[in-house]
Amino acid sequence: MTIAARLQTEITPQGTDYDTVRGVIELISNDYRSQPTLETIAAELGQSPTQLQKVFTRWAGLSPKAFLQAVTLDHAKRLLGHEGLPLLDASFEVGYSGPGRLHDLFVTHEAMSPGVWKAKGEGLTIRYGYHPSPFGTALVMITDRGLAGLAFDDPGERRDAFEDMASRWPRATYVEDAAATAPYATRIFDPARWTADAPLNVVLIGSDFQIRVWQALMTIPLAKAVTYSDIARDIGQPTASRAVGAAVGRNPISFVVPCHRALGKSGDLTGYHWGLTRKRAMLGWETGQTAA
DNA sequence: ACAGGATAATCTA
DNA sequence: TAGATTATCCTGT
Repeated sequence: MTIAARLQTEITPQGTDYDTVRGVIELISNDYRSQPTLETIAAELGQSPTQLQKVFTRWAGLSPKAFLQAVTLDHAKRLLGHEGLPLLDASFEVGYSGPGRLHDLFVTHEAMSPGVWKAKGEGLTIRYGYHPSPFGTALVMITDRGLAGLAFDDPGERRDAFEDMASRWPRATYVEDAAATAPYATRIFDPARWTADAPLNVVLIGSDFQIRVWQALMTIPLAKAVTYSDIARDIGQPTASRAVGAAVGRNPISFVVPCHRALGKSGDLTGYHWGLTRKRAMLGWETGQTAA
């Protein structure tokens, strides 16, 4: 099956594939010590091993076995590429404006003026919509300059995704407009559409420090990872790795600004705003994209 | 307080 | 005395 056809299947409103994947990740994260076999996992989820096989190849282009490996600590360390780490490309510009061509997703980005951030979005109109994605229901937020927010909605979660996002720019005006945001969702989650001739424009709204961190994140290639301290060093504040962690966690454009590619020095995933499980899923999914 | 981490101090076999 | 646990400090919201 081609990538495009696969995406066509998984972007169905049901989104059951991700539910299954999430279940598997949670299971193996909880008792990774006991090295559960595929049969055990399938049984616990009330599915047959063949069914799991199907879901994984459809979702990530990986066999269940390959996927399980992709989600281990071991693999996370490998993503860091301790031998000859390409490190962050020095080409990203520090400061505001200046779109640059970036990796994999072909994103151009600009930073909104600091005033907008300080005014908490005053005078800004943000249109939003909910769309199915490989990682559950995605909440997409756009301004007239481009993509400004991407969040994930988990029905049973502590905090509603919209509320979470809207609290970042509380004085902006919000208008539901799924027709306007739908093309963004399609573009973002379909690797077949990741082409240079149709770049995705994103708008970063945050503090100066945050924007430098987010720009650094965007230079990490697909299926690679760097540590928080790598980023700190790269933006010229080598002792601020903890502040970097906080800034990474405040990234408003999940997935597109690949905050899931920031790991602890030991390879630990350490945290993710939209749930560690989702971070694992993204890294596993990306591994599948490169394998294909 | 923190989604981190380097370094120093202190403990342990 | 090496090697493994704590203590402390740093940084921006």
